Amino acid sequence: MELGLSLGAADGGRPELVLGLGVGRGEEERGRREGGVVGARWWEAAASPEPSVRLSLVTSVGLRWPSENGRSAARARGFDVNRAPSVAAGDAPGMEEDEEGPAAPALSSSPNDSGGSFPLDLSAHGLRGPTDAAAQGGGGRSSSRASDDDEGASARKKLRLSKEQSAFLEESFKEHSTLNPKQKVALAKQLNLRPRQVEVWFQNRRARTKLKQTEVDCEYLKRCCETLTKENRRLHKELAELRALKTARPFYMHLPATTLSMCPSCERVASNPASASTLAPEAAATAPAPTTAAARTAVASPEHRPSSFAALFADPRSFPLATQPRPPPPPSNCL
DNA sequence: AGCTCTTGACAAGTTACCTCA
DNA sequence: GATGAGGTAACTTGTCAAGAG
Repeated sequence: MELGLSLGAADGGRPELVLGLGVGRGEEERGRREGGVVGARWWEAAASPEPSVRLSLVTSVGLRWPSENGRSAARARGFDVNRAPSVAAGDAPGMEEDEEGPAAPALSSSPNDSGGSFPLDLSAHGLRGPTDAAAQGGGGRSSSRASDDDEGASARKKLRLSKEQSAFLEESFKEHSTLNPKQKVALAKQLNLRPRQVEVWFQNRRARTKLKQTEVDCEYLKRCCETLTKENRRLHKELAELRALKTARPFYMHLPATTLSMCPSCERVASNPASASTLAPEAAATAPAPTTAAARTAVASPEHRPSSFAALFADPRSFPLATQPRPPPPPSNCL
């Protein structure tokens, strides 16, 4: 899914807002996979031609997109997930081997190592999760679809992760928002969790991040919209004043008839009546606006993206142009 | 090469459990 | 102690890509 909005055409300093919110996983996941590294960072996929959030403001409004909360350079710290953890290897009660098989030997080399280094070494703290007991009971799942074939009647138990586990996972998430299988298993061993639990935690964490980011984006776009609406109003006021000035003293009346190249009423260039591109910017601005929000968006955006952001602009105040009275029809002698 | 099927991973949405006021 | 809200672990479903046949 992709949401997009484009508002207004730039014309030499005119406000232009081009908003695109790529919510879909298409590009994101494609970028991740085509990178050949399972653990590639999703925010790197944002550099793809279809970023998850793209904003271009060519306006005097002076708004800037909030800076990315700078991904810190990979902090190399003493925990290589591709190496078997010193403590937990083999003695993690909840560990199943269906995810990786006998993982430890295979972990020593990492063909697709995406630089897996986790920040903390909780093994030094003798970390014991609160889930030990619960983890014993369940054989794990080998895939995310196998949720109903384990531990028979024992319904899902809500396991609260300890503070240390959460902090460790959080730090890991800062380094890699996605995990490759080896990282997952190593992390699970380190934390005495099942790999499935680590996987679920990362999925939920990504979802929370995205939700939070969406809220931030929405707030920001609302502010953009308000600011642009104000700016639009101001420009219209200015335009009305200029028009009033012009009708009071029509300068073209003093020009010879042969040099009169523009109809004073419709402002259409007489020599090329068929071309819409010959419309003066003001005339284009005062052209009848499409009635539906979707049509407005389609007109405004060359890419014709459907957009839920259109709702933000559904308020007629956001389309002052549409509320302008229709310009009088050109005189009959007008080309 | 093109097609179908399987598998694995993930996003999005939902459910259910736990904690706390 | 009961209760409702909020947080979140766990689950379900759908989609996509890669690989095998």
